[in-house]
Amino acid sequence: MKDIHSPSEKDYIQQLSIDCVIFGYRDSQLSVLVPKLNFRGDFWALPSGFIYQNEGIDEAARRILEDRTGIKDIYLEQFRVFGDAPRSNIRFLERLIELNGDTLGDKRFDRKEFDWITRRFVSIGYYALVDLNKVVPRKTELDESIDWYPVRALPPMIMDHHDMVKCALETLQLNLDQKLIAFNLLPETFTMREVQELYESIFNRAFSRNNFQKKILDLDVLERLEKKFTGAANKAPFLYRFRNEGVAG
Amino acid sequence: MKDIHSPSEKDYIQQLSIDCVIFGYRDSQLSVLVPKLNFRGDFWALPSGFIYQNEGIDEAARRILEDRTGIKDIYLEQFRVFGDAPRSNIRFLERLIELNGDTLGDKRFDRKEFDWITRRFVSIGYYALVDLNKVVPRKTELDESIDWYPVRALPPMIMDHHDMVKCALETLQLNLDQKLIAFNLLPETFTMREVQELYESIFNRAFSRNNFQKKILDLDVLERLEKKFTGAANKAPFLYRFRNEGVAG
DNA sequence: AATTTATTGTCTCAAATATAGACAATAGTG
DNA sequence: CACTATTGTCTATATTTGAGACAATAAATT
Repeated sequence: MKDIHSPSEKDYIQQLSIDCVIFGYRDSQLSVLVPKLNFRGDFWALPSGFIYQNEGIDEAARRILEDRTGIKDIYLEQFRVFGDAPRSNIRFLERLIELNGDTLGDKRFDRKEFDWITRRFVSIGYYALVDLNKVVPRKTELDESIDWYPVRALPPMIMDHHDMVKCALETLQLNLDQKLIAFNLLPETFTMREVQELYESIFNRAFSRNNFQKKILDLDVLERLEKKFTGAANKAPFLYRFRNEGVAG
Repeated sequence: MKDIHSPSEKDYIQQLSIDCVIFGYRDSQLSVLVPKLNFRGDFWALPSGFIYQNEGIDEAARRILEDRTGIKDIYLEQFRVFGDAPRSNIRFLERLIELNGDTLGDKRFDRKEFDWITRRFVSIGYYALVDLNKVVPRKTELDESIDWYPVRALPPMIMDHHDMVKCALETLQLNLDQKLIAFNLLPETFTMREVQELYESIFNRAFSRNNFQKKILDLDVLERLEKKFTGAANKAPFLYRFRNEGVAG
């Protein structure tokens, strides 16, 4: 296994990176997974990394996500390339050096890595949507912490990472109906209300209950199971499950 | 100006390229612009090139297209990144060397450039749709010829360039309504029938005349002008023009 | 000048879809 | 056993979509 903290320039494709926008869902709330970098000063940045020479970009995106967050076996998809000319880390790095200049000699962030990072980068954006309950992000040495932030209350992030989240969210909204199954974010069985709350948090607006149910059932991907008795003083809702046919990867 | 034929490794971003799928339209026929490489043997490849260090990727795509074809001032858009691991030029190059080994010492394609090209590449796909009448592709030294091929009768192309065209066409179909104005492919003024024939060639199917007109007019981007007297023995159709408001780049 | 021909602009009508309101069904509660 | 909160579904109405019909008309033909 390679050590992600001291990348050899030979092993990675130069000046090309991958950034991941991981949407997490729980309790009708849509969040984004954002690590805080392990330096003095407040620096947040999307989970990102580089591509090995013998590795496909989709493959790289999956590995990077697992390396940086411990999340694996989820459906990731590219949504856009970010490659404007002034897109480099320089301003961000200047401030980082200003605040951390005295400790930058150590193995974790030596001069060589500086050359690597200060160069101009083109980045491929990948996004995913996961069940926040099922996923426990694991922080790495690179990060001070890693947390879920509500999508409409993100911390300040470096470079164009805010634009990336915005762009990823638009793509998510556009493709949600088709991707509903692919993203394994709902529990094994769930109620229609849970699906609706998921949609409402992603679109940030209300849907009418009766028509929403019809629309989702018309997608023809759900299977109705027995009822769910919650103990609440009302009619028990049906449970549903994704019909598993032709969902091969 | 840089000489595109002898790229310095310092000037370009390494292992990252741009491929352009240029759709051309004329006489109800959708074509793709494909250069034939200037070597013995039949090698076709989409117009492609590399990204300068101080250049945004959209900017690079426009420059590459102009360098390779002479086409400029058109609306280009990225549609996907192609970056599978086995995506290199090696097999293609082996055959090229086999057929051209004796002439490969010249300035146009020396050993240094070989190193450049045999490496593994990630490529950003850009696409555009242009009026084939308004655009005169100009071939460069790199190419034996450059021609328009009907989209459903393309020459054999290297690597995954066929997949690229397929993917670009799907993106084009998905976004045509929104992009109708952006692509400046119709003449200054045009009839509804011309718009319909354009759509039919892109979707490869017929649309019903009455409803097509309604749909297009409902897009609310056209302005009706005077009639067009063609000399044909029938009712003269109206001419239309794109309303120019808020089409700023 | 009247007739014919090919094509266009628009109308209508039906089918499909979307949107909103209404209401009975029911799992618990007091 | 009424009461409450929520669910499943039905119906009625609007909106969009799809297909046919037909009058309007520019030129060619009689």
